[in-house]
Amino acid sequence: MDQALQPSRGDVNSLRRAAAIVQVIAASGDTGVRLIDITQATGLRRATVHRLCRTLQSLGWVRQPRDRQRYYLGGGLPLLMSLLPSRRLLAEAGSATLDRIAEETEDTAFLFLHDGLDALCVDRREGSYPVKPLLVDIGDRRPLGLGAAGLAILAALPDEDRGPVVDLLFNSREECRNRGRAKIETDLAVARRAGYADASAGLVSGVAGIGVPILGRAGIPIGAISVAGVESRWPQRRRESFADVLHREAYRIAKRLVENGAA
Amino acid sequence: MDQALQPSRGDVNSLRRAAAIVQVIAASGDTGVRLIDITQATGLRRATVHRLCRTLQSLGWVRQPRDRQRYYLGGGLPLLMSLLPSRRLLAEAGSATLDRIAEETEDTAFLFLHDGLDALCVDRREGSYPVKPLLVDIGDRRPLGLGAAGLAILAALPDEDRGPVVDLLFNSREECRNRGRAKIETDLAVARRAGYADASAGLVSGVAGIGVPILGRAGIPIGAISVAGVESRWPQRRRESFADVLHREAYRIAKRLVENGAA
DNA sequence: GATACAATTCCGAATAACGGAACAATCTAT
DNA sequence: ATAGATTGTTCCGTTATTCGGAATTGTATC
Repeated sequence: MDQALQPSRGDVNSLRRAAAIVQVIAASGDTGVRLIDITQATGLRRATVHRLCRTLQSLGWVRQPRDRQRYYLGGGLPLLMSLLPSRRLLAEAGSATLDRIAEETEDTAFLFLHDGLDALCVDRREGSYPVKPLLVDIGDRRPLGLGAAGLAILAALPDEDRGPVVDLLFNSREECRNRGRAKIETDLAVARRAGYADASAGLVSGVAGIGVPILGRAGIPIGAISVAGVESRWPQRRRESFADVLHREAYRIAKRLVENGAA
Repeated sequence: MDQALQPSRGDVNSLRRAAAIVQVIAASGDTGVRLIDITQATGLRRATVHRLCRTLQSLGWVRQPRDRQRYYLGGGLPLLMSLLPSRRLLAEAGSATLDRIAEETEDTAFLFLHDGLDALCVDRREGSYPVKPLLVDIGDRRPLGLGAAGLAILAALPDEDRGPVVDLLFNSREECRNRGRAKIETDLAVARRAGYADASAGLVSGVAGIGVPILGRAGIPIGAISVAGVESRWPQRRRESFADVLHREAYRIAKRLVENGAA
């Protein structure tokens, strides 16, 4: 909240303030905030907050139900996000990808969507090898930073975003706290260096998994693909060759997204 | 774009302009826009757009990769959305709900998440009746306005948001155009009046389905539950009693969200 | 029903955003 | 490869715009 309020030379300050307000409202989640709460959280004057809120409301970014005088996040923001075609196209484009991965690796391939602080599993394909680690079902969501896909996504976030996201994760996800911040930070560093995430250590013992992010044009990860198998079958050399397969497929998906996405 | 630019008395104009810019950038999807494209789309002067973009960038709302000079939507916006706990909690809270619905109705129950212009199926429970219409798998996404859940969500949107969303749907979803705008508008009106969505007409013939929205505290739908069965088993009276069941369960979920959501 | 607290509206003052113009960096066409 | 055109960025004086104190209306609390 403070960060957005440091008046910076050459910047549009009313915009910084508005952003700070939206931040506070968003942080309240489904509870909503009163105007006075916003003034306290931001340090802005009452009239200022009110004026900005009115504008934000007319833009659909915040919402104030007629009866109750609390502010909530409005529908305009999700609507904005929905303009990005990637999320829908990813599932389509990913299907053939999973087929190929499962075929080549003989292990189980997963397609995840980046959804807030989670990686949401939207598709899965089982390989031919009889021992199948099916820890994640379609529809399940795992916190970013745990598991190969979540790690890949988190590691691929722009540097300036990753910090805040990690903070949020540790504030709101017990699973992450349990694993420990230091471990996750190391995993991230390793993943960034290697270009793929290796979650073989942290998961259920005996199960190995690697993942790579799928990047949109802006360079921001919109999802990830991963493959999981029995650890004993996965020497280092094999992991690296699998990582190559995943990279190749991630690139193919990204290319398809760009082609179809151009409206 | 124009709408956000009409200078309205008592409103913070720089904010309207910033919103217009974000709108344009978001609309470009994964393609990104150049600064001059923004000036054309908004009618703002070059310097103005540049200054606002710089601020938006420092807020993380838009992003400009160092090499390419195009603007994309930044990570700060999704990050903001992720502060809303509802999406994650919904899946948890919904599981027991689906059990009860499948049990009571003997038919198949679905849990959908509101995701942009789609309803995303995240859980499903089959009832005891041997003929099961399994048109939707977990992980599938259906456009809002088609199917019981999507209709329920669309109908539950605040009045001011529904119009724009419907417009977007018809711009970007062939399935919606195929069904025809008039039909969907009627479905919506009926759903709003009845308090639940009845998709028995539009789907595969012989299959009936109804759905109700799950509302967050702000009154905005964050998902929906629905139940589908064989049409011949579903006389009007039965549908209404099922709608009651769904309403009861939707309320239970909403209550749980509120309880757990208070951070 | 009365009191305190919060939300909203008003309006004069001054700040902060605007935009024309000059400059720098890119792209395009020959 | 070079020149010309288009686009992106910075500067700075002007003035329209936002700001915020104070008064008013509305809403919770006792």
